[in-house]
Amino acid sequence: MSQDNRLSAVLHALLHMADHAGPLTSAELALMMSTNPVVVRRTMAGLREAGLVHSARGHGGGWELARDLASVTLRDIYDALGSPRLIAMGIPLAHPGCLVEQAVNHALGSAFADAEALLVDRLGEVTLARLAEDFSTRAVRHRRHHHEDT
Amino acid sequence: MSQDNRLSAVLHALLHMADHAGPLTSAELALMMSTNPVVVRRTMAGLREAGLVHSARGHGGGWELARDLASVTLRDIYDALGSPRLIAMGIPLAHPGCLVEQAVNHALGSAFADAEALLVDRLGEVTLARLAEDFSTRAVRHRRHHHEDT
DNA sequence: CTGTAATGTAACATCATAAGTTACATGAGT
DNA sequence: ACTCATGTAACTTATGATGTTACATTACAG
Repeated sequence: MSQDNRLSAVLHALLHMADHAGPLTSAELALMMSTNPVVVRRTMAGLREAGLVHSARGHGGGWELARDLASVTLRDIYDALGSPRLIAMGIPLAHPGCLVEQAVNHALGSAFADAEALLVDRLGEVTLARLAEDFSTRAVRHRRHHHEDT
Repeated sequence: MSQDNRLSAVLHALLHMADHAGPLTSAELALMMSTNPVVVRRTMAGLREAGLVHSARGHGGGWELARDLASVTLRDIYDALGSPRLIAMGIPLAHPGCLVEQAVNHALGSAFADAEALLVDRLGEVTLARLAEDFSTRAVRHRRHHHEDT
């Protein structure tokens, strides 16, 4: 299965946007994320439609955050991406009348649903502000270590 | 992302084997699971190596359960399949030095790890015997409804 | 001992989906 | 006008599960 890295990529982009004054272009974000400007636009499109970011064309254009960091959770971003599949395993419905299949799918389905619910709840508990804070902490620690070395 | 249905498919096969006297051939299992005999062998290979099932070649050969239903959990089966990926999203390591990436990957990584742990624990709590019991309950209910109709 | 039924496995084809790429239209500022 | 940017369609590539073909191997029946 090819994994989906969009959520991670978008978060990376958003934090860089938060840490930068003025708009960032798709090309700049693509460099930070080791990807392609078109992929950036395609992925950010959902966030724009959800009102999480704003994009401007032409000279001086690019992407900017449209909402306060504290008001956006990772779940908002996940939903803006179209709520892509989180669980890699599925439960096929080859024989809807087969009682064995029903028993198996019920057991697996509820376990998968619970794990997915846990994950979505977890995403809902984390705001972009919290992530930015964590980033700042790491930056401070990083600078301190750098000073120790010199 | 193409989803992975092996766990569901294998459970389906094992319950049918439990409900059937004598070995079942790959061809018979493939019919029940709407798939291909070679796919059945390929998928069951891990279970054989793990000692969960036994296979015999030649006349009268096929697949049989090698252990008591109560002694096998869904997690044993999941592990025998090679513990395939459960979470569909990944966390790329494009820039290991980027502190933004570290903060994002830490938040997502721990959420994903927790969801995966929950799911694996859930699988470990369910035995094949429990599934077979659930199947029997459904079968009884099914027969009763059928009688009511007639 | 030959024929048949089964697994074991390699090799290749197919399919689905995220990601990468090219091309071009559109809009905004200089 | 020119240039810089997004918006988007269309196509290609990469990856992994699944499907298929082919053939070797093994076990039993006659």
